[in-house]
Amino acid sequence: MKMLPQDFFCRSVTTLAEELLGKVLIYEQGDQRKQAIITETEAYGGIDDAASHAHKGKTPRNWPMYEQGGYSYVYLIYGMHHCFNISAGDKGEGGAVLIRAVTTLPDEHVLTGPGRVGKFFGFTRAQSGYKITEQKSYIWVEDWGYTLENVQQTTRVGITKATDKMWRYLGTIARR
DNA sequence: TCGTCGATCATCT
DNA sequence: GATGATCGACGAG
Repeated sequence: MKMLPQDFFCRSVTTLAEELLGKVLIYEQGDQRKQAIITETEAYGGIDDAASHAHKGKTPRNWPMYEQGGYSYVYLIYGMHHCFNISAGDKGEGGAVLIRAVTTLPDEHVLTGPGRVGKFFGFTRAQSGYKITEQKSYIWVEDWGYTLENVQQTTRVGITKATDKMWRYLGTIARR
């Protein structure tokens, strides 16, 4: 059980999206600890990805996407859903991985959809811009040895632009 | 069972 | 002033 290091996140968004499957996302808030296995992700690129928030350049909202890998990026969508992302690549690239589905631990409750994931963890914009690779962080990712089977790569969901990119990754938990 | 639509607000034009 | 990386309710079939 170990916190994933900076290097893990400083790779291309597509590689990171695939590598995050089966990893455990942990959030500690006061005496509450929430953790879940990541089972579905989507990659969002930089300027050249029309579906990405980073498409129109760096703004006060999306700056974490332009940081080096390992920063949290949380935003509010449709006025009611908080979506959690982790930045990828090197500083200035502009890219992040959206967590679309998780399986909570230890009760193994399945949560599908970024809105429900954000709701479970209680994420808000206050959790955006966090460096999740530091020891003092309240949000981080660990490798507990879970692997996913039947991993599929499909087109992204819920977007209206660049719908042809096969940048969505999902699978089912195989073993620990 | 499936498709359509309303909710609701931060961000960008 | 329009819109969106969504979800859940509701009505039709």
